Formats: sequence, C-alpha cells, structure tokens
Amino acid sequence: MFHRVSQSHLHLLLPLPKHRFPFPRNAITITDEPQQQPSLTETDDAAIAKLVLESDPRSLSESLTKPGFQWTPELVNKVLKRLWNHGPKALQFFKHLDRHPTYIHSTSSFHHAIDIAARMRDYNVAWAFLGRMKSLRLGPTPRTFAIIAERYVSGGKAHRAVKVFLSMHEHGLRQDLNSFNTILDVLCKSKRVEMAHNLFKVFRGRFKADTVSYNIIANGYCLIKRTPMALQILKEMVERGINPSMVTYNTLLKGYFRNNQLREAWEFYLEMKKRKCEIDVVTYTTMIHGFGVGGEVKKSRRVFDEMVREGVVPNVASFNALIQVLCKKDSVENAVLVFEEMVRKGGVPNLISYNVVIRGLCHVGDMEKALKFMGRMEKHGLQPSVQTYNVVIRYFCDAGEIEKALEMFGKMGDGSCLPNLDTYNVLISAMFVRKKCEDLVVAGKLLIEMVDRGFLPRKFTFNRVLNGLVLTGNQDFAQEILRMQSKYGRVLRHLKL
DNA sequence: GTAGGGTTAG
Repeated sequence: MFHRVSQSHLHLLLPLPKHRFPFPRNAITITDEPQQQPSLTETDDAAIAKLVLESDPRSLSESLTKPGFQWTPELVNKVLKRLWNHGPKALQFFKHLDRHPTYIHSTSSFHHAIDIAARMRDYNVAWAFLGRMKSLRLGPTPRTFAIIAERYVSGGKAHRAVKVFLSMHEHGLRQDLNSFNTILDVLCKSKRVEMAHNLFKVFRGRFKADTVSYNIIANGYCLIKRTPMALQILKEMVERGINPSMVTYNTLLKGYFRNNQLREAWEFYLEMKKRKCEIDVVTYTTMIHGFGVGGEVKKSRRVFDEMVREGVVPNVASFNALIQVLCKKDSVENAVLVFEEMVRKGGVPNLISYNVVIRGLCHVGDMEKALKFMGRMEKHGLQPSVQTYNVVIRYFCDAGEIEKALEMFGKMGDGSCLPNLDTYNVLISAMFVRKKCEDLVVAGKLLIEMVDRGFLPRKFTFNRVLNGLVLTGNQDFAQEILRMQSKYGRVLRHLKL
C-alpha cells in the first residue's frame, strides 16, 4: 500500500537517483578558460555537496577536475562539513580531489578526512591519509594525533590512543606539555578518567604538568561524579605550588551540581566570594543552570538578577541556561518570554537557544509553535541543525504523527542537513508503532541507507528490522539486508547475526 | 583547537 506514503520520503521507496547534470545551472560555472575563474559564492559548497551526493563515483572525478574551477581549502572544508553525515561520500570527494592535477589538499582538509574515516572506524584509511600528509610534507601535526586519539577512545580503544600519543616522536613530533594535556583531556572527556590520572601520575614530572593539566583531571572526576576526588586534585595542585584559576573553581562548582550536591555548590560559591575571587559569567551561568535543573527555579532567577546587579553581563549562554531551566521546571511560556526579552535587549539567540525553546514547545505538544520557531531561525542567520530536526522528528513520532515525521526527514534529504545516527534510530523505532507492513519496508530501507552512509546500527536495531520483515512476509527484503552484511562484513561484524 | 558555563526522553 505504497500510495499512502507522501511525496517527501519517496526517495526511500525508489531506487537511488541516477546521475544527473552535475551542477545546478548558474550556481557554478565551469569554463575551460582559466582566465575566467568564477568567483566563489555561498552556494558553491551546497551545490558541490549535492553533486557529490547524486553523482556516480566514476563520473565524479571528471566533474571535480574540470579546469577553470578554483578550489580552495575553505571551500573543500565546507563541502566536507556538509557531507559529515555521509562519510563514504565525503571520503570519495576527498580522494577524488586528491588526484586533481593542480590542487593540493590543505592540512585542515586532511584532518577532516582523517576524522571522518576514523569515526567510521576505518583506521587503516585514516593512517593512509596520515601517510599521504607526510609525503606532501603537510604533517602530521599535533592536531592530527589529537584527532586520531580521540577517535580511538570513542571507539573503545583507549589503550591504542595512549600508544599513539607515546609514539608521536616516531613521526618526528615532540611530545610536549600541550600534547600531554590533549591526550589527558581526550581520555577524560570519554570518561576514561582513571587511565588519564595514571598517565598523569607517570608523566607529570617529565612534562611539567601545569594548571591546565590539573584542571583537566579535576574536570574528569567531576564528569564521573566523583567530586571528592576532584577536590583532592585541587588540594594536590595547591600543595605542589600550582595556582588554581577561575577555571578550576568553576569546574568544581559544576561538579557539585552535576552530582546533585546543591548545598555543597552554594557553600563552594560562598567560599569563592570569601577568597575574593572575581566571580565571572561562567560561575553565574553554572549556578543558574545548576539550581534550575536541581528544581530550585526561584534561586536560579535570583542568581540571574544578582549577576546583573554585580555588573556581570549575561551572555547567550546565561540566557540559554535560564531558558532551559524554565522549559524543564517552570513553563515553556515563561521560557519564550525570556527568549523574547533577550532579543529585545539586543541579544542574538544562537542555535542552542532555538533548539532549547523548540524542544520545550515540542515537549508540551505545541508542534505548531515549534515549527514557527524553526522558521524564525533564518532571521538570525541560522539554519536548523540536525539536532533541531531530530527533536521535531522525535516528538512527531511520539505523537503518532509518523507521516509528519517522515515529511521532516524528507526535508533533510534535500541535502541541507544530512540525518545522523540518532535520526535513523528514532525513525526506525517509529516504524514499529503502527504495526503496518509498509512501515517495516521503510524501516528496512532506512537501515540500508544508514549503513550506506557509514553509520553502524546497533545489533538490536538490525535484528528488530529483520524480525519485523520476516514476520510480515517480506522474506526477500530480509535476505537483501542479510546480504548487506557480507558487503560490509568487516564493519558489521560486531552484529554477529 | 591544551582547561571551565548553555542542546537528546521518562
């Protein structure tokens, strides 16, 4: 019963688009005369991303190497960012351009490519890029190793990350305090705090650990809600004659809130004042957010007023904190009032402001107003992000408005903002609520599409879709999905079907 | 781009 499915997500039900005329006319002019190089416009990166998405890999090379078109690192980076959620296409683009007769990739583009490859856990490709950088004498730089280490840690290979750091010198790079702090931070941000702390204890002497190093470790312990340990780190740094900074104190303060220790947080703040700390905008914002989500909305507002009284100017983050608090613990109406107040006072809402308000509106079921806010973003020079779409899609699904969710998803498919892992997960789950045969077919198509785009579905998702298809008599399609496993065998091995 | 505040559910 495909006829009930709306236009906007037809692309799921149809074969992939065939190669079309490369660039939208006028967006880019390709000429054979180098003298007439077109000037770059804002739409170039969008048009190129679209071309890459739609064209056949074999013909792509020619289109990209047409003489007369001027590539710049900035343009290449913009295109890579647009293709961020389509790793394979992004890398295809990068590799093709790497064979361009005259254009040579910049270090930052290599970093994007390495990041994308490693995120897909294709570490071999990432290292191959590093080798290519080396042969072009563009790197590697400390940043290159930071990226690789970060991806190893988030891929569950923290030990490899540490190894990479320890082998930096083999690539001609000095291990210094900066790179030491970076690896510590990478480990801490992924909650491998013990490992970071051990590394820290081994090397703090050699690298002369500084305030930053200690702050990173203290923050790590705050992230895993071990504030006593964070306090211990603070004590230790003082003992070793290293001065804590406002960053240190704000880190601890946030740690107390995160651990739901509101009283301790307040006492810590009073202590800061007693010690004549110059309470800054971060301190206040931390408290506005902390007290609010802890349920003390009045206190949150009082802190906001106190900040203004003390002559500390609230910035967007401060407003966002208050808006978020009101959405969660008060009413979305009041949150919107604060949003409007900020605009009236000349404050410029950013992506987070919008996402917070939109989520708040969705949460109370006011989808109409949420969409209105989405439309307003452009006035502030913003475009809905993948998070914006995900929120709206999620709440449409929760409300049972599957068609509208798919319609939203269709808008992303236009290429303005590619869906990410969360988008697919939310949408695939939603395909089970109506218990309709055709919904499961869509779920299957979504599953194939996400794998195609370099996302790894959870084993659960995979089995759920397969079972659903088999139960609804779609044996053939289930087979097709199983075949996909062998195609992507290496990547999907963890699924153990 | 060595560190701190603001965005994903109940």
